[in-house]
Amino acid sequence: MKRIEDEIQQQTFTSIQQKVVVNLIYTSHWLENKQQEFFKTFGITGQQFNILRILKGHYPKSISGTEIKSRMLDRNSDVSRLLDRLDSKNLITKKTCPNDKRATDVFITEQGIALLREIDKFQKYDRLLSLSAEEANLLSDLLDKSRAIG
Amino acid sequence: MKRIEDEIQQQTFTSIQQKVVVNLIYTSHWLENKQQEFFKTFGITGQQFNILRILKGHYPKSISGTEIKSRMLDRNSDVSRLLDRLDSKNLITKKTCPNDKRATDVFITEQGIALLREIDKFQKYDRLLSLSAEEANLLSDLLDKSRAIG
DNA sequence: AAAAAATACATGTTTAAACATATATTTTCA
DNA sequence: TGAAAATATATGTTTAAACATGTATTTTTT
Repeated sequence: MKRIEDEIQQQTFTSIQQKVVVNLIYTSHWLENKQQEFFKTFGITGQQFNILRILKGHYPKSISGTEIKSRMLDRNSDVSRLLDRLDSKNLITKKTCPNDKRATDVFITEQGIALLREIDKFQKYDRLLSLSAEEANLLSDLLDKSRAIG
Repeated sequence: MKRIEDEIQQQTFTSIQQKVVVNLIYTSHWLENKQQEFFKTFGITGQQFNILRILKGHYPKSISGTEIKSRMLDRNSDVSRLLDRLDSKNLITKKTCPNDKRATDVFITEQGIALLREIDKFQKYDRLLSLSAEEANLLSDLLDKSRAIG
């Protein structure tokens, strides 16, 4: 196991809290790079997968752009243009919401569902991080706690 | 405290391991957005700060671009052009390494050191995450463990 | 020593993120 | 009701990340 000190070749930190900030960002990038590499073989990006996953959770019903944004892992996402890219790949469809003409109803297509199914066959979220169920639970709790207040 | 299920409005996951992947990426983006907002008031980005921090650790000695890259939190960084941007802000200087003319010796300037000192005055890494020292240690250990194998 | 391989970095191009602003529609409220 | 505010999304522009390729130099190999 390679500790963060060795990964970035920095042996001291001004505080353990600083160290954990660095470690959290480093580990997330490491994880996202692994994911990105995987998704690339399916012609999509991590952000695009994120949206498809959200849409699948509502399938076959639609969901608006704003609702998608509020569920994204990165809240700064440019949802409009991400949806355009998914649309041009025929993985989603959009239509103006009849009840509120400002809003857009977004649906995942059969093709989108099929892609997710294909991805699920290969993706093993269970093996992306080398943690037991207990450790994963503990880590998730600590992450929740990290965001409290601030 | 808002748990990840509520943050992204998804109540179930296919496994605790999937949940922790989502939580890790979400929390890191949340943290990076907070950092970015802070650094913006000093006219630099998080990546640029990362490089300055690395250079400060070697001050007043130089370090090569390759060495910087190997210490970055995001290994995919475009170090060449990040250094260009820091150079144009006079926060670093570069010169060709005399022993190896392919390489570049990169130094942080007095101005760069001054900026870091200014940032340190305001930055409270200790308060970015709401964790005790014990919890921070535990979290850091779990993150190290998460990356094992790979 | 010369050719091949590796290394360090720069640069061109495509794609996406970041930020601000615009437009259309709906809601609020004076 | 009608003006002001809020909402949902689209779009223009700047900046940075992603990916591939190029160039000079050094190291390795034969």
